[in-house]
Amino acid sequence: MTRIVEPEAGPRSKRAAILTAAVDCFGEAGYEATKWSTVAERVGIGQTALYHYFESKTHCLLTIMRLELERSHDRFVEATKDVEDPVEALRTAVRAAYDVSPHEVLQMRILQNHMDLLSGTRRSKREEAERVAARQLVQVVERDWTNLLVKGMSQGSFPLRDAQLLGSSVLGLIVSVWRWYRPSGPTPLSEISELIEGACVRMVAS
Amino acid sequence: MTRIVEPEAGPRSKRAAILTAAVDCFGEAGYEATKWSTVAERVGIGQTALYHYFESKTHCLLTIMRLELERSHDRFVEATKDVEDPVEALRTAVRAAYDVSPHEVLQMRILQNHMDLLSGTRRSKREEAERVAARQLVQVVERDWTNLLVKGMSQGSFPLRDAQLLGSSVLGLIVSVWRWYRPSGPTPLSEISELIEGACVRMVAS
DNA sequence: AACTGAATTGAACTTAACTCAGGTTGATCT
DNA sequence: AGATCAACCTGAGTTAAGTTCAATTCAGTT
Repeated sequence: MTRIVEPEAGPRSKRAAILTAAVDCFGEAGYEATKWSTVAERVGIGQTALYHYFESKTHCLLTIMRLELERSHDRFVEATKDVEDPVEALRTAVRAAYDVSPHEVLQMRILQNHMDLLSGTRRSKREEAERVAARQLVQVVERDWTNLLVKGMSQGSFPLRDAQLLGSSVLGLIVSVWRWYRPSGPTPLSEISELIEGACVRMVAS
Repeated sequence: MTRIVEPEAGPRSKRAAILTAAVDCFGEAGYEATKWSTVAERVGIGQTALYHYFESKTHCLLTIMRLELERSHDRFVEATKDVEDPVEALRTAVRAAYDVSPHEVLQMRILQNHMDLLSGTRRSKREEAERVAARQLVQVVERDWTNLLVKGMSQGSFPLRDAQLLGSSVLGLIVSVWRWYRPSGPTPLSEISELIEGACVRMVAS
């Protein structure tokens, strides 16, 4: 469990700007469809300057994914920390999952579209470090949801079922939205949130 | 709605062999991680021979995705065609979705991992044709599930809800499995199938 | 045997990610 | 203020993988 230390930002570091630009590009055009040099342009630097901050295009992608996973986990913990009733906790967690900015929507999309990157090991050190960290965070987030279910089951609020499998399924249901949802689309996120919230409760509690 | 005509197989065509090899490679190592030339090797031809059958690596990928979508649709129709009761139809459809061979598991994985390809338009003719066909098939499959829900709702078997959104969600739940499921893993597909079947019924019918 | 179109190939081309050796900037210290 | 040094940046060149192309082989047909 080696933690990744965020490189402390020198005063003229463009790391944050690169991440922001990359999220916009990768999220809208897709990772493969966007040229690494385009990200550089958007930030206002030469393409080779990118390598001062990231070892590779993939390293940047993995970093975005890890950051998004950290965010998801933190948000889950923050939202559910003092909700006692399991059903309410579940509802709160679902609502929190959809309480996101447009930029975060892009990050979720990127994360979902490239989960498969977390399977195979990477060649370079820093890439592999990010990959492993992200992989672990996936498990952490899965455990967040599974624990919620376990608690509810042991309290008798939820019928007893395979909490592991059901947890993954609930999570899968929730994040599946990010594959098709577009802020510009016909369905507002609030409506989606409500429907999924109900669906999750029925899935788990009835 | 231009249908794609499957190129009729000349007696010594290697198209099928290429598709099989590509599914194995893309499914196990990942699309980007596998070199196009590796597929050629596995089939036993030079890399340039691939271009006699597919315009590009992406064209091959899109073809795999379209074929898998056609299969999913056909299987859904076949499985549910003479099941009257909506709840039974739903159960049957879910079971059919998980009644797949290991090779089909790979195809589903590939499909799910590259859905984002279907968003942006492609440069070349044949690629774009496959993309549009696949895109349409996604909608067809979504309609399959949505129609099932609509029927159940109008018959009073399911409570009235946004069938469109609920249909996408059910489908999203079902296919989310292919992102993590491995035949070699600890959980047998039968167990997954049963849990998801129950979850879908509760989601929709209660 | 000549013909035809499908199937195949080696060599060359293209593109985008990446490397490298060196140059610039600006925060900090004396 | 001037020196220093690490952070930051760049242009030129390399590499790897996908792709193109002109030429060739092969199998079946007339």
